[in-house]
Amino acid sequence: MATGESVPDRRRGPYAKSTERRRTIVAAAHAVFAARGYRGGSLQDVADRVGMSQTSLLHYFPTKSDLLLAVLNWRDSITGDGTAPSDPDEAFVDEIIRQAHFNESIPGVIELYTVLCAESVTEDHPGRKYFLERFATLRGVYARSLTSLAEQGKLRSGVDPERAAASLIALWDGIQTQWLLAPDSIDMAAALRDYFDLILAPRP
Amino acid sequence: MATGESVPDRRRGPYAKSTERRRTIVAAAHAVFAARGYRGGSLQDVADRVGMSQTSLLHYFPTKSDLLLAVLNWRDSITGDGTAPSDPDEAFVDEIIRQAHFNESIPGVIELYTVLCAESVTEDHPGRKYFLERFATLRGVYARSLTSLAEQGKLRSGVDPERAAASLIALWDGIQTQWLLAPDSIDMAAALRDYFDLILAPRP
DNA sequence: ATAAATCTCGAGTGGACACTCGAAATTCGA
DNA sequence: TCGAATTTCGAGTGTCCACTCGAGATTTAT
Repeated sequence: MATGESVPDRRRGPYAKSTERRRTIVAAAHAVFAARGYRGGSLQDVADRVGMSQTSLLHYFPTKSDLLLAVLNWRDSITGDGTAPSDPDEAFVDEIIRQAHFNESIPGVIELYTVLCAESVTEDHPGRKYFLERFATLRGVYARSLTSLAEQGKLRSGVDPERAAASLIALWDGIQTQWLLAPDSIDMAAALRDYFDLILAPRP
Repeated sequence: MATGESVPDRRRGPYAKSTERRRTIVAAAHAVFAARGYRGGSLQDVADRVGMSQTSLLHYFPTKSDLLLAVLNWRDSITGDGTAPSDPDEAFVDEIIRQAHFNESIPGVIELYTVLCAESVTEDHPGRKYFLERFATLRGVYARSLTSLAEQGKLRSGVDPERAAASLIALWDGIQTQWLLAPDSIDMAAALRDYFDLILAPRP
């Protein structure tokens, strides 16, 4: 057999403006998927928004689901949720409230998250694995922070950190949906503050 | 002008098996929309499931969005949420826990609700009005029940009925999403029970 | 400079989509 | 029974979809 490293591998890698181009594509895809969902949004929509042909788009992201995964990973890098372990324990609460306030300034990102998350539970959805893992790790991170608070006696007695972690995420996600439909009636940060007032030990 | 009631209006109304036929169509559409969403599901999918031609389906529901609205109204009639004012005030809590338990037996209905609710926030979605109204009335119904509990001194002091109503719905919706993705890790009824334990006045 | 690699895109492919049309089959009131 | 109304459906309309192909334009290492 003459198979060997006879091919010198003359690959040159992406050209200079390539990474920037990918960024604008992901940004456009983000908007399209937020406005129409993954199934409802089309590659043509994305290409039109970037101002390039649909064929060129496919040069950067060979399939639609590749593009979706790029958008989801990009979302992670913005919100960075579940990543920062919130160094001082007390700051856990403040950090979540701060993030909730910040979220009000980026409705598009919230819409993307809400729409794709629910869509991901449907048949053969390429985003399912992402959301499955996100929920699992986020529950773990929050549970650890709540356990830490409990050890300091700062959690109300009877509150289970694991279940409270899931409930906290659920409350947050759910209130985002209501906020998207009726932003003037819903105060996301207040809902989270209320919840922390309930699960934290009362000031003596 | 010779326009008058010269047309005797010989309409005969739907035939005998027509209403039953509509029921099976709505049931099939329910399954399709749950599994693939509104945009992702097709009329052909629904017709195949019923065993009729797509054209015949359109005889009963002239447009896809007509079919969606029929499915949403049918869902209301099953779960009947927001309708029963839960006559005795105390039963409010028990009724929600009971409903949460019952929901575990109808994952398809939960999936439908979760998927369509989030999808409804997207552009030009025919279900948006339905969910907008649902949230508004449900918040009202829950807030009234919680206010009633507060007047009996059964609500923990400091809990605002309006905000707690929105949070309760948010928690419920959010925990359903997590449950759909990881049914073995999530206990929906427990999450709601936990929340009521927090907002109800502690037993003295 | 030049050649190979990357980037771009026009032109398609095959299929799915919601919806229309006209006509046959069926039901039912009289 | 008979005729009109309802129900069924095959065939088609125009549109959009993700994705392919091949070739020209541009960039970059040498």
